[in-house]
Amino acid sequence: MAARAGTAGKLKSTPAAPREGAKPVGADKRVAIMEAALDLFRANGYRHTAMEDIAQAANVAKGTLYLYFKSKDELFEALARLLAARVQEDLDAVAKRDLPLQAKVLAILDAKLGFFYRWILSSPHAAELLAPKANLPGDIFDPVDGSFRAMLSKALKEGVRAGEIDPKAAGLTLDAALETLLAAAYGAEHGGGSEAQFRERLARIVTLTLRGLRP
Amino acid sequence: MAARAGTAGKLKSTPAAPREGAKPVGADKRVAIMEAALDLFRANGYRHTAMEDIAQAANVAKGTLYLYFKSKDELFEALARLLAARVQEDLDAVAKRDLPLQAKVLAILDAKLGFFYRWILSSPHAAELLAPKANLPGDIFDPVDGSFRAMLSKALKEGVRAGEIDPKAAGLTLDAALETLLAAAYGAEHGGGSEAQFRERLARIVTLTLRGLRP
Amino acid sequence: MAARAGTAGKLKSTPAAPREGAKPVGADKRVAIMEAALDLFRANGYRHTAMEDIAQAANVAKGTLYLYFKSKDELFEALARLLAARVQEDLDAVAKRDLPLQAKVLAILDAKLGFFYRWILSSPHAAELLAPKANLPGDIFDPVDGSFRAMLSKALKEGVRAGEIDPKAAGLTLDAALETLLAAAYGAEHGGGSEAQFRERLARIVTLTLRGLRP
Amino acid sequence: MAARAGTAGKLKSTPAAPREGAKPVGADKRVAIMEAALDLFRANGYRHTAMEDIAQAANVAKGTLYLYFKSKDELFEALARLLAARVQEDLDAVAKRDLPLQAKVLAILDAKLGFFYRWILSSPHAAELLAPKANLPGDIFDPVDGSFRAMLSKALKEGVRAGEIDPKAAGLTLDAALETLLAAAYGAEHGGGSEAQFRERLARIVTLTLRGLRP
DNA sequence: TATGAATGAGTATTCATTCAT
DNA sequence: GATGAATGAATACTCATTCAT
Repeated sequence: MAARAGTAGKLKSTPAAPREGAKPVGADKRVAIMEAALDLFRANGYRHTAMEDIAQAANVAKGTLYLYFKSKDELFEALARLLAARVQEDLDAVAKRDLPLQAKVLAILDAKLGFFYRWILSSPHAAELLAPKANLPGDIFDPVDGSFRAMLSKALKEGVRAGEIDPKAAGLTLDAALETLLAAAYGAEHGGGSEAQFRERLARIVTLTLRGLRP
Repeated sequence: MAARAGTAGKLKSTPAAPREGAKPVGADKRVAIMEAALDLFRANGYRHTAMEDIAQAANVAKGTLYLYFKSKDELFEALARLLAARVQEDLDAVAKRDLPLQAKVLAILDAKLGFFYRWILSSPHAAELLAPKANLPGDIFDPVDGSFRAMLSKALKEGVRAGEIDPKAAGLTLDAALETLLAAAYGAEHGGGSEAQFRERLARIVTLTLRGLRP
Repeated sequence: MAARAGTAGKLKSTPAAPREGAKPVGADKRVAIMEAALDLFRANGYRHTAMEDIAQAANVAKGTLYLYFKSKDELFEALARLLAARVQEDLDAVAKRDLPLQAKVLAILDAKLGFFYRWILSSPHAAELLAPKANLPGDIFDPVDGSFRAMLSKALKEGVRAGEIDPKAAGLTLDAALETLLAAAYGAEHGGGSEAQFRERLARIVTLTLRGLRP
Repeated sequence: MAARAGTAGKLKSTPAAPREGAKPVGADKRVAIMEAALDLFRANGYRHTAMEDIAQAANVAKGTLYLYFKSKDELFEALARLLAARVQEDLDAVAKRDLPLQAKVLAILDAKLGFFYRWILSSPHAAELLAPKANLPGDIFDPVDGSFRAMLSKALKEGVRAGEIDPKAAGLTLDAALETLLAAAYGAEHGGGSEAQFRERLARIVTLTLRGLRP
């Protein structure tokens, strides 16, 4: 259901390299740095990852990092931007597929939460990695959040129209139902475990919640 | 339903202070330090709160902190231990009350999650505060988690016996239903807002999930 | 003629230490740091003097420097402030003495220029030391400059009144004569050499210039 | 009186470029670099001017700078050498002119000091620009200083011979008078202001000093 | 010649912790 | 117990210089 579970371990597929076409070397290095950074951030947390460490892991000199990223914060931001882009891609892919209500909702939620889970939340330093996120410019995640919510809303509306669910039966407006579903789904992040366990958890939450919304 | 909303601002009610009886000054100082620390951690986050700041807020010298707590981490751990104790108290209080299924489940969840929300999660630095938590010794929250789960399990079992819910109808074992309910409830933490909004969110999640478990 | 040529090598005589009376240790350390800093600044220039070097020379840890001075710049500023205070002291001393015109003018100029020469200008890095000076808050040197000029002006006026000099004979107003004398005196800084040579140069400039102002 | 005020803005008039005749491009580039460097040094100071900045201003790549100058210091030295050459030219021009004592002395001093004032001293970063100068090999300014002193000495001697001045009357040997005049003249640099103000100051110093040397 | 990507030594500053008083 | 002066390890960032192309 996750569009690109198979490529989850690599960043290269998104060629966000500078001066595209001229020197693939630069692109490779930029990617290498980002990969090293993501690995180390996940392994050691943000503050405990020294630029020096990232440089070594990426096999470049410390100063080279600053050729590609103005600062440690900007490196982190670039990472966030990449992840956001990937989530958006997955959401777009889901939008094109014709799925029954529950599968659609699950796919949407998995596109967003699953991706984060894979990259960030499964790290023991997830919390620290999300802390700087709070300071990131809103334009990184806001658009993704927007389409995410829009898709979810659309799916629920279709479910109502098809008579599959009826928020009023549970005393909720459609918006309230959306927010509740969303919040509950976020809870799937908790509990740790493998990605499969996460997805199982998410699926069950969706199942129960949609059942709770039945007419 | 919130057992002790009125005392939420004080830590003193838990007389876990050492050397009790000899020098109340010491106990007071320990408490003063913890209160100052909790305030500052919530306000500024863990790393951005310097020991110097805590000392000043508690009106003691920096060195004094180390008379009561071996390190900054240990101070944080003591805080966590205190919060855990408070959650346990609330859970015990809920256990004694006779409530219908949904109210009981909600009370149990609120005792645990609500407390954290009040103290930690409502802080803009929640993420950072939970990061060190990951490193805390398991014996702090494990017992609380244990009785928490036990109570929830018991409530659900009674619900099954009373015919109010039937996990099998949703294709789940009782344990799976418990985990799912729990995970979904955790999701209430997300979304920010006031404590009232948090509780509203939690209530809705419980409502939907229990509805989803109906026979 | 130089009020305190004998104490030129020590800063201690100005007890600008903090928390005076409580712990002379702190005062000593502050002075030790300033002495070390002045020595190193003179020897190696501002930028090439690392805080680490100053700390070692003062026999304290690097962090200790920051207990007494907020930053390298502030340390430099404190030094400047001290020097300015010392010049002011010397000027005040000269003001109390009753001297013939030429001696008076020379004493005034020596109080200001001589002091700088001793401390700063005789360093091979004089220029670099004066560069940051440009960024210092005006309130450090402005008052000193003010009384310096005022004293010089007063001395010249008395000379005019006594018929010893007559700026008009050289086609100058008294103010123009003052500025010219002052500028010429500054020239004594150039040429290097010992302090004695500097003073000899200054004396000759004063002699010639005052002769040039004779009626 | 300023020999070449009109050409003050350009360095090209001194064809000291290497590889002359083969590739004027090279010469042009060398000149372009020096012009860019002088501009930036004056505007931002020595240390705050990055080689990268110079390269950009000169429209060449950073590495190209090192084809023409071994190091940043050597670039600065080349600049100094050029300025020294220009002063020498001006001095030579003055030597050929037949002028009365005071005008001659002023012209000589202006040739040297005025030139520096125009290029260096009038910069807010003068102090910093003169700091590296201290480390410059003596052969750059020593010859200029030599002929400068020689010319001044010759002028004074003629003044003595003509009965216009008499150092002995002021208790000085001719050499001492020379040194004193020279030092006083240097003082004209201080006080900032426009070039006109500088020249006014210099003229007054010369006037007063020569008056002081009258029989 | 010319380029510009890559290098890495150099440095100010913070803050948890210690310990003499 | 209480203090707070002293410590020093840890770390992001700059920029002159090199060198493969």
